Amino acid sequence: MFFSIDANNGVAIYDQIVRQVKFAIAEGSLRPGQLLPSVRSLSVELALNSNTIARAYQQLQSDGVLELLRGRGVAVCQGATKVCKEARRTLIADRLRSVLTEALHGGLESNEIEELVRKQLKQLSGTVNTVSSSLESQPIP
Amino acid sequence: MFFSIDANNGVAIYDQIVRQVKFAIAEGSLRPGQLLPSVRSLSVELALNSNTIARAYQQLQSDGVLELLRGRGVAVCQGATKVCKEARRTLIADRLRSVLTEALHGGLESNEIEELVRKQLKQLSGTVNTVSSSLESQPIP
Amino acid sequence: MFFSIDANNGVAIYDQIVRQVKFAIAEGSLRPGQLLPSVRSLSVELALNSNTIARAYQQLQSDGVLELLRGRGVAVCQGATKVCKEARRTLIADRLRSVLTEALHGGLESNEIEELVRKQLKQLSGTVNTVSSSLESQPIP
Amino acid sequence: MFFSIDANNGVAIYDQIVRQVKFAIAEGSLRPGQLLPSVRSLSVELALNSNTIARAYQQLQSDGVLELLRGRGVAVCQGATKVCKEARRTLIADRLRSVLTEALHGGLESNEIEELVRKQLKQLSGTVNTVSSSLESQPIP
DNA sequence: GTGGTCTAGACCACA
DNA sequence: GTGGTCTAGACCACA
Repeated sequence: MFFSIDANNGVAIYDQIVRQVKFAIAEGSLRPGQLLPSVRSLSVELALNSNTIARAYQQLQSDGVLELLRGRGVAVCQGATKVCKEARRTLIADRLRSVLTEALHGGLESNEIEELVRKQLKQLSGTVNTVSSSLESQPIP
Repeated sequence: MFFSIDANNGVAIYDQIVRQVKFAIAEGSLRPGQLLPSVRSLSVELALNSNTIARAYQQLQSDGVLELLRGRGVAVCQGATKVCKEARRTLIADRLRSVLTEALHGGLESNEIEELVRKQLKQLSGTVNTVSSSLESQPIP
Repeated sequence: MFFSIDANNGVAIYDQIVRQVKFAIAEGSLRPGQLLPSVRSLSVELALNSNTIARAYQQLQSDGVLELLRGRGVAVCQGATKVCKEARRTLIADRLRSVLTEALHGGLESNEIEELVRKQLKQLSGTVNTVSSSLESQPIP
Repeated sequence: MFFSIDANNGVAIYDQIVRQVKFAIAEGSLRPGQLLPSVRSLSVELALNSNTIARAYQQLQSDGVLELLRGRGVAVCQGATKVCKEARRTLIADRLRSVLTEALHGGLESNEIEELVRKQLKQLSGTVNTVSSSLESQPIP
């Protein structure tokens, strides 16, 4: 499954969905015009309340990334890919900066931190599922 | 000042205090036996409600890092230095893993991420205040 | 085309249709006995789901403005012209009152509001298509 | 009481609150730094669910009009007065344009409409309570 | 006490 | 079927 939600990582669930949708658009696994999974189906798939999904979709609409097709669902806007590519870098950079600041402040050396990053990236690149699944089955309307 | 609190980085404020106390102990800028600032004085210094400070100190006690010296305040436990050195790496590594996972999941390449980390570390090492202050003025009782 | 639907003006689409049919009757561009476009054709013309059109026609029937001619379609009732002339003023006045109330409540002065109305009427009178089209092509049966 | 909510006027309740808060700031009856009524107290006063109030306050935060004072409530931002004065005109003008368009489209003459506006303004100016009440009792923190 | 988030469940307009 | 709004009620962090 495409979304991976962690209820206890300090990021609100609806915001994790917002971020991951933007990432999927940035990656190109969600393309302009494409319909997102319906609020109801995604709420079942992720075992979340549908209000939580609806809130994420609404945020994405007000961010100009999704548009409402009345009665049909919610689709990726034209031009969203570029917007999301830029947003992705900022979203990641902000969280990264926060962790790195804490690490330096906590007395770790830049070398140690870089080493830790390299080690983790190596471990994780094997693990991370870089291909979407549930989204690829969505037809372009 | 030693503590640096960011209300919007996703980590609860009381937890930021918990983490930063552990880091200070790991670094040696807080040593076993040393008294921490009183709940009251720290709440003033950080402009936070004293409940928030008290909650952090309580967490640190239940983590076996601080002990209550009745009538005198709260002090670093014997053996806390070793515990905190180990904890520090884990605390940082866990947050780091969360961000790196999101970045990889979001479609950024390992190269890009490492580059971003290097750039940010360079920027931040100039900024981060690696010397504690308020804590060094605490006498060892 | 006669109908002009705005999905985002706070009035439900089916209600916009109800209102605009009444206006057309009040104006005389739709006369007693005249058949309305079929649900199907109007839904195509307005790019709306036929349920939406059907709901509007049903409302108009229960308002005593349209009547069902079985097998032939839906036609303007006898006496509807007078009814709609009276209804038109009320329908407009009610929406107008709502906006003016909000404006006064919001602290705008009567002068400012009148000025705004004059300016907008001037702009709009050039724009608004006061001639019906799709409806005039309907023969009186 | 300051807020006047109409559940059936086509504008969502949370949006009516958003608009009326902006109007109050534009008018100067809510000033920068001033605390708004708490979510809970306003939900009681207006007999609405607290989520509805919270949603409005959140919208106002993301509009840059209110700011969160953690644990204390939500206050008017510095600079909000100017922003809201501009917003007010646009918010009213948009609704007004929609009604005037409908009126012209419905076959009313500009003269008739202006006359109707004058008559309603006259009626309403007597009625509308231009002085806030519940808000004036809020202390500036 | 304050607001933020989430769940469960209802009703609505629209397709 | 689709999303939007609202209610009732819970738990959390913070003051």
